[in-house]
Amino acid sequence: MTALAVACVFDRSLNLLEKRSEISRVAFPYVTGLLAFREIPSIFCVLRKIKIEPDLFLCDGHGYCHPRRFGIACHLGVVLNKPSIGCAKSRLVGKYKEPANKRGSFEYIFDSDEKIGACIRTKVGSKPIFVSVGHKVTLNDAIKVSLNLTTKFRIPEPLRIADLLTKQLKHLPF
DNA sequence: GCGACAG
DNA sequence: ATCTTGTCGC
Repeated sequence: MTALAVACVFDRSLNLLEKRSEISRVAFPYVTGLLAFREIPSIFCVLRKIKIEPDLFLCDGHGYCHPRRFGIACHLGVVLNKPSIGCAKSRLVGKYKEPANKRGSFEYIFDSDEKIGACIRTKVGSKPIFVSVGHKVTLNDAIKVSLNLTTKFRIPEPLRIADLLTKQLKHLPF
């Protein structure tokens, strides 16, 4: 099986500085809670093509908000020894109150009594996103960064653009 | 035993 | 994640 991975580099004003893609082989199956085993290899293949050195990585998937407290965003951050944030589109674990239907409102996510992440309303009328610590960043900073990187859509621009590029490249000859 | 379950 | 019909809102 093969996979198409995309990585985009943006500056703090959301200007796209660099975009890369790479096709690689995938061996591990998708197993809930073990997403990193399946996707980290492909992510590395595309990241090694990036020329600009990012100071923060936004990852599509959970970070600390994980059954073992070590989602793919933590995994990526630790291996790169760089700050990282987990940003998922749906819940994996934990309980939370539905955030108010206002952009920027959020509620923390708890597992037992431990605060493991935040459920954030990035857009009025849309489902919230799930943000958590990846590596070398606090939860509150992760929340601020996620909101700063979100403009007119539910998903933070870096992840949204990268995902769009993924779909465009797939439907092309090559 | 039953339901839940990132991408 | 992927597939797929219908629907809602700008």
